[in-house]
Amino acid sequence: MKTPAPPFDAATVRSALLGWFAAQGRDLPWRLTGQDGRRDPYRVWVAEVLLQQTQVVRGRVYYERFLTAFPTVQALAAAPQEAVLKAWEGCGYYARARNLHRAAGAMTERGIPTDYGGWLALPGVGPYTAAAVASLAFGEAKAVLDGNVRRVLSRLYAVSQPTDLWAQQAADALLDPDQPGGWNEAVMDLGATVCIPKAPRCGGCPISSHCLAFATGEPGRYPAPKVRAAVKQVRGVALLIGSAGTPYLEQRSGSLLGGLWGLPLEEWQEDEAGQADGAGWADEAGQPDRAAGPQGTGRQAALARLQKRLGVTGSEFLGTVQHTMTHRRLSVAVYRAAAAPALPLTPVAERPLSRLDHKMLALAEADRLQPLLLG
DNA sequence: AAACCGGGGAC
DNA sequence: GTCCCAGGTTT
Repeated sequence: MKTPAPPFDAATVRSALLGWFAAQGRDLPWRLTGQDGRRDPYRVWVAEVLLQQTQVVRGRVYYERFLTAFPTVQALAAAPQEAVLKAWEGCGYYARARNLHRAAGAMTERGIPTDYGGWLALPGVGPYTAAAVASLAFGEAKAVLDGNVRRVLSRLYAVSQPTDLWAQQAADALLDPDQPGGWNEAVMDLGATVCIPKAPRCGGCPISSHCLAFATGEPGRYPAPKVRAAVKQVRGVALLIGSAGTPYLEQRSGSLLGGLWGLPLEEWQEDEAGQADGAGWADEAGQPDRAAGPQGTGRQAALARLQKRLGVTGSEFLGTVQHTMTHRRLSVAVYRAAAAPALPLTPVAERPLSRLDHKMLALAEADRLQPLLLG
């Protein structure tokens, strides 16, 4: 899949796309330039990390929130990680926030990098983000390769399954070295608003006359869809102790929602049902079995593990929460237990929580309000 | 190279 | 339901 000789004149394509961008480009908050005509690298960096796998329309709200909380790299570095995660709450891929915080610490010690290689060395900064900051804030001639650019190039050259190497070489070859920042933004804007994944709007495309996929008559067939891993079904039990506004919370660790807080949660497997040898089951004798059968017993076992770990007894079933996280589908049964003196209760507003935990708390809130609604 | 990591928009 | 999003890190 060698990059074919361009079926077009690069200068003509650049001129057409940059002209379109000047007239039709999006007006976005992170494109604001200072009085010197330059952009604040910190603000560019935050925006680029925020927009990793996050659509622009959604990113705007988080951008304002995050910049208000941490206007400078010094402010970000000085904050506790928990405050950074709180500002990121709900945005997903929380390693991004943890890496932003770590990188800010490195920058206050060693200074802000001024070139591609320096940025690439920071945690959470890969080839895309390093190229974006280098070109947009420092004018370095580095071509970005994101989902938009990949799709535009796939169509422009009619390459159905572009590899990373091919796409990067094609992007490098097309980059306008005289205005790399503007060129990078122009290609991404085209991909986001015209050269969109399904039903591309070729009628409004400034370079369709140069596009090999357009010439085939079926540009929407490029690029071929990615093969994705199967979604895993995960089942769990969670316990609400205290109130929905001030529950007992635990801090999660590991790669999944690491650093965030949430209700105590215990997973259970489909195949553990009915195979227990009796250990830990004694407490279950008096429990009403709301979900009879193999699944019910697995769930009850997980609930018993939770109760034992936290030293609470008795529980009331509140309901089940469904939550999808791209690669897995969670189904969590939520129970309420009486407060135990040894367990500290924390206002939800003081901790970063995932959407999953907010859903579980909303369940408890609805349960509390139900008598009022019925009355 | 493939899996993993959130959450939501558009269809 | 599907696919994808201004990707990066880990295995």
